[in-house]
Amino acid sequence: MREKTERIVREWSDSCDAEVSIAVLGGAWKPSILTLLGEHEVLRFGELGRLLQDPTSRVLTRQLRELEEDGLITRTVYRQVPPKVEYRLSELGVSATPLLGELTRWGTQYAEQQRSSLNRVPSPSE
Amino acid sequence: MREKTERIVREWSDSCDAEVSIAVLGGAWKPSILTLLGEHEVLRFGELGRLLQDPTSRVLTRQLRELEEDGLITRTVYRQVPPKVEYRLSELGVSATPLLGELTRWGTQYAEQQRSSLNRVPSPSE
DNA sequence: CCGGATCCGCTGAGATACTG
DNA sequence: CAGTATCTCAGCGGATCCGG
Repeated sequence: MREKTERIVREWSDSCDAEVSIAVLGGAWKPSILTLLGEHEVLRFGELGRLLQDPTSRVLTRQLRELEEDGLITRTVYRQVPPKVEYRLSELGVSATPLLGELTRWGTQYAEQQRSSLNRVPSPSE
Repeated sequence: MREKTERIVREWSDSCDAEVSIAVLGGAWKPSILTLLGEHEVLRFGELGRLLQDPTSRVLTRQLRELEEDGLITRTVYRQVPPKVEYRLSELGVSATPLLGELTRWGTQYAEQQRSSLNRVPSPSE
């Protein structure tokens, strides 16, 4: 578990475990990574990079390491030349897929509603 | 809508609306604020501060303003001395409560699992 | 191919002090 | 009571370059 995650897990023993979820799932590319791994079962580092439209490898590596530390994904290294590394969801990662679905659903609905209200004439009071 | 939220809503038109949800719900105290407002219907600034165990008023104000800008809560000001300001969930805020419930549920489960695995003897490989 | 090392700007959270 | 005004400080995301 990452130090950041651990800190949050310890401090918020009650009352706001939602912050735990956000600490683990929040972060650049993380929801996308988990969603893609849920769809493809297994992906290599380069495949993930392409599917995500090329984050810098530095950043992608960090996110993958954090997800691994937090126990959501597994990393399999094949010691060969050229190297080959596979990522897939762990059991814990699989357990998060329904939640990711809910996050996506609500986010989509929110975005649509906000977009449509942008097109309406602002009320006189604002 | 906050500029940050708007940026995310525009950029991720497809494929990762989960980031939208996290952008809106993530942030210090926000899940707690929304949960409390869901339970109490209406709360004043000071009441919120006490229930949250005293974040600095600077921080609490910022979070409330952001939630308001993103359309999740409403702010009612009574022009009187001493001042009185009430916060409650908007319709959009109410629509997020099931999601918050899911976040809390998964977070709780995750925290418990991680805590119990901390107590187990680490495997020889680590 | 899959990274590690280094540097860097920005935002978010908090401490502290003050106010209509 | 319900904030605002300043300041600080850490950490994240990203760019760039290097390496087994």
